[in-house]
Amino acid sequence: MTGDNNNPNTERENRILDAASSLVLHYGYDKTTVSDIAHQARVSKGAIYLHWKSKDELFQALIWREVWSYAETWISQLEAAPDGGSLFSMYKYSLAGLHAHPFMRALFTRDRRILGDFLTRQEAELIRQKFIMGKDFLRLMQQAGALREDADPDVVAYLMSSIAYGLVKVDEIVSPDEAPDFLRVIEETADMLNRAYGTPDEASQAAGKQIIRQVTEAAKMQFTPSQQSNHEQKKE
Amino acid sequence: MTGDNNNPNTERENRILDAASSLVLHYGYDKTTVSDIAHQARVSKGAIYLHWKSKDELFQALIWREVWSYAETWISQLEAAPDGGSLFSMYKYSLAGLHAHPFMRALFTRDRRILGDFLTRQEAELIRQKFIMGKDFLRLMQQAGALREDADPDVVAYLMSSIAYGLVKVDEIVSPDEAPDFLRVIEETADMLNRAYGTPDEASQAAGKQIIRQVTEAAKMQFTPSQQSNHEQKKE
DNA sequence: GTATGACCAAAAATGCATATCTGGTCAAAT
DNA sequence: ATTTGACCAGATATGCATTTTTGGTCATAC
Repeated sequence: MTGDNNNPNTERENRILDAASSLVLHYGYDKTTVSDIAHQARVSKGAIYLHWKSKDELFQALIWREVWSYAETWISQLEAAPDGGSLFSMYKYSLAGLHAHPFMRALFTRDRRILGDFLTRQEAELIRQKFIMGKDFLRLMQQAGALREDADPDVVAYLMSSIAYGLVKVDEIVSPDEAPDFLRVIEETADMLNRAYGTPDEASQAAGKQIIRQVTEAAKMQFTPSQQSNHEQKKE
Repeated sequence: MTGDNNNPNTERENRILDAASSLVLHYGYDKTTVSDIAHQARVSKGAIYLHWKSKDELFQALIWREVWSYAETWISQLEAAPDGGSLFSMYKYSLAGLHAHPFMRALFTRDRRILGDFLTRQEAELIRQKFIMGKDFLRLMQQAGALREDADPDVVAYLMSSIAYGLVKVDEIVSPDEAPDFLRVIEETADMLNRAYGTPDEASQAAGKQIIRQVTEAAKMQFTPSQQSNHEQKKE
């Protein structure tokens, strides 16, 4: 989880981010002070400002780290899974990953209790982008033959965004002993989507995997560490 | 909308509820004062307390009225529609109705801006109940042969709750020019669910309509006007 | 070259006295 | 028998002075 290929942070940075993560998940962004983080990470407050310009940028860095750790689990699960190339296994594993990743979950559902003020700034942007990416993704998938030809990619993308959002949210509302097992529901949902919109043949499976890798690479380009805020470029 | 069969309110009560409805939708429960309502309904404040014990009970009555008006449109649409007995047309028309009914929408999505403090009291109860009702309903449907035998009614109910919730919520987040037409998505969703879980034959269509009527009657029994808060029983 | 924590200004929380608002009542008017 | 609106107590909002907290800095120590 820490020290993956795509984690550009030093060990100490990661310790600080670990502290920030656990505190923010517990107390929320607003109630988590920089001193708290420093204390829990066993560094001085000054040290934190050696790594990031502000609390905001520290949090930004935390978000990227978590997103990456989440994305990497997702990709590696897809690569390993027998149905990894089918259109909606992508969906299945991303949701299953969300289920096990409290921080991503808070991001995904725009949990105000955790993201606090920070949210109001980025607000709907996260979901919006996710939806837009979903549309592009599904269009690619359709070109590659992994999405049924008669399906409207925009509608399917919208539907997928909604289902994912709804599943996570409703799971928070309905008590566990009333609701069926969440992972089973996800599995069932992915199956259903696959039957409705997927193309089952070998070729599309391969095409699917191809696209997923492609999209991941593109995303990596877009969010290189330069976007991250190690304001002192470490080695000048 | 006012004066339906199942609306047990007098004309003046309805005028007051109309006022309350429009004010609450605009300013939210907390910021809507009883005096405001009285003024807009062209009655005195005292008159309002002739009909309901408290602001809370007035609002409770409003909720029931709106729920009924919504439910009645829903039922009548189902009765009229050619696919009215198919399992997921029920879903389609309920969501389409939601789309056109701001108050129900606020209830359904537990919109804090509108429901204010009132929400914290009933909180998750609304969604929970809806989910439980959904489970029972789908079990009945399955017994009657209108839900595919190999489907797990609990999972399907959960899925439907989630999709409905997600669709409405995500529609609020994604800008209209990016999102596909909402009603088209609903139509598509209902179709998909129908293909995945429905039974297409004539007999199940009839059974479906039968069940829907049955459930509606049961619900009417459960929420008779006595539950409503005309605290002075009008005629003793 | 690194790391620290006392220090600072700005912001947020607290306490409190005063003013306003609001749900609910009831004597009086119709 | 109805309906009203002035009236009330409790809740909420406002203004303001004081205290505490917090993000961020930097002279000093290692």
